[in-house]
Amino acid sequence: MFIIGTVLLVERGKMDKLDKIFDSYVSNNLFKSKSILQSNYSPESILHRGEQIETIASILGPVLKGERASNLFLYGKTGTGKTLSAKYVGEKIESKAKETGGEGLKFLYINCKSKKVSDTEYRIVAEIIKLLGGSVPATGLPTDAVYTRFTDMIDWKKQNIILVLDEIDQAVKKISDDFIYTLTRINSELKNAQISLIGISNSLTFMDNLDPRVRSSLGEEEIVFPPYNALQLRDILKFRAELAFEEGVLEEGVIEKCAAYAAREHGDARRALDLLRVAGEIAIREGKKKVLLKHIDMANEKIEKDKMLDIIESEPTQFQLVLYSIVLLDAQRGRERIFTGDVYNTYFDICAKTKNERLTQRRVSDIIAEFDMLGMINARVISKGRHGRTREIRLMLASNIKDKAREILEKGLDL
DNA sequence: CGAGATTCATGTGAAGTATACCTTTAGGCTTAA
DNA sequence: AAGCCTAAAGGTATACTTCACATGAATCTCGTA
Repeated sequence: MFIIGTVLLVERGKMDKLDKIFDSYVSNNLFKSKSILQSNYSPESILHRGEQIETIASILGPVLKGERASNLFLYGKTGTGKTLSAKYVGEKIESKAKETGGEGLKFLYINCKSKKVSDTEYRIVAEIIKLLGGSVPATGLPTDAVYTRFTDMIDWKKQNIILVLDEIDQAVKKISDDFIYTLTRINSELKNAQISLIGISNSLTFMDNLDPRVRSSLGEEEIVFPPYNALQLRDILKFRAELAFEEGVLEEGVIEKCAAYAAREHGDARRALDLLRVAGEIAIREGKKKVLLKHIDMANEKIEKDKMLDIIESEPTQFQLVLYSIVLLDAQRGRERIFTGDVYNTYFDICAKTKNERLTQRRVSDIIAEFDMLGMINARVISKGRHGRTREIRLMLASNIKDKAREILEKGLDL
C-alpha cells in the first residue's frame, strides 16, 4: 500500500529535489528520473539517426534564408525515430531562426491520429489553427471557411511555416487524399507566407495508392527510416537507462532482453523504452531491489493489455454498450458463434436495464464494423443460407483481459 | 436427383432528421459628447 | 451618434434514423430420369 502510494506520487508530478530525498528514505525507488523513458521525452542526442537528421536539416535549411523548403516525406515503421527526428530538427531550426533574428519561422507538429484531432479534415485544420494561437469553433463553419481562416492567419506577414503531419496515412484513410492536395495547393494562394509540409507515415506502401498529383507534390523529398536492429536498440536503451535508473538496479541482461523483444517487433524503440519503464514499475511494486529479467515478460503482457483497455475506456457510451453485449455473449456462449442479431438483442436488453437510449440496428451494425476496424473483434460477413446473412463475430481480446475489460465496461456504464 | 426459385436476416447505400454550435445581422439600449 | 449587447436568422458538422434495395447459400419446388 505504502509503496503503491509513492509510485503514484512519482507518476503524478515531476520529482523535485525534496521528493527525491524523501523517496530514497521511504521506498526503494529504482528510478532516477522516469520521464526519460517516457515516449514524449526528447533526448539531447538521437542515436543511430545521424544520417536522417542531417538530410532533414539540409532539406529544411533554405527556410533560414526565407526560401521555401521542399515538401518532405518520412517513412518508417513505428518507433524508428521519425517523429523524434522531425521534432528535433524542427526545434533546432526554430531556435536558430530566432537567434539570427528571423522571426518569421514557425514549426508546427500535428498528430493526425490523436483522439482529439482524428476523423475529420475539419478537425485537423482546426487543430493547426489552434497551434497558431487562433481559435475555431468545434462545429458550425463550412470546411473551406476554416481553410480561409487558416490562410488568413498565416498570410498577414512574410513567414515560413513548417507543418508536420504525423501519421498522415491514418488521416488519409479516414478522410481522403484531396485534403492533402488542398494543403499542398495552399501555397499558391499565399502571397507572403510559405508552407513546407512534412508528412510522416508508418506505412511504406502509403504513397503508392495516393493521387499522383499529391504524390509528386508531397514527396518532393523522401527519407526512409529503417528499423533499428537489436544492437542499435541496445545502445539507445543503455543511453537512456543510465539517465533514468539508479546505478546498478538493472539485472545483467535486462537491456539486452528488452532490445531483443523490441527488435522482434520490427525494431520499435518506443516499445523497447516502454518495456523497460514498465518493467521498472513492476519491480518497484514487487518491492524488489533490482529489475529482473522476468519483469520484462510481465511488462510485455501488461503493455498489450493496457493498450486495449485504454481504447475501451475512452469509447463513447453507445459503443461501450455494444461492446459490452459482445463481451457478455462471448462469456455466455464459449465457443458458439455470435451473430449480429444476438448482439442487437442483448444490446437492446442492456439499454432497457441501464435506461440508455437505443440505437437502430442499422447504426449498431456500423458500430460493430468500427470495432472490427479497431481489431477488438473479428467480424466476417457470412451467409447462413435460408437463415439469412449476418456477421459472424468473434471477440479478439486475449482471455486474460476479458475480465478486466468487462469490469471497465461495467464501471463505465454504471452497472 | 438436380436445376432454379425462394427465403431469410442482415448488409449496405442514400437521403433525411435532430442537435449542437457558429456567424452574421438587425434592433434596442446605454453612454459619451 | 457611436458602441455594445442580445436575439433571431441562417449555416454546418456529426451522429443517428428511415427507407429501400442487395446478398448469397440453405432450403424448397418441381420437372425429369
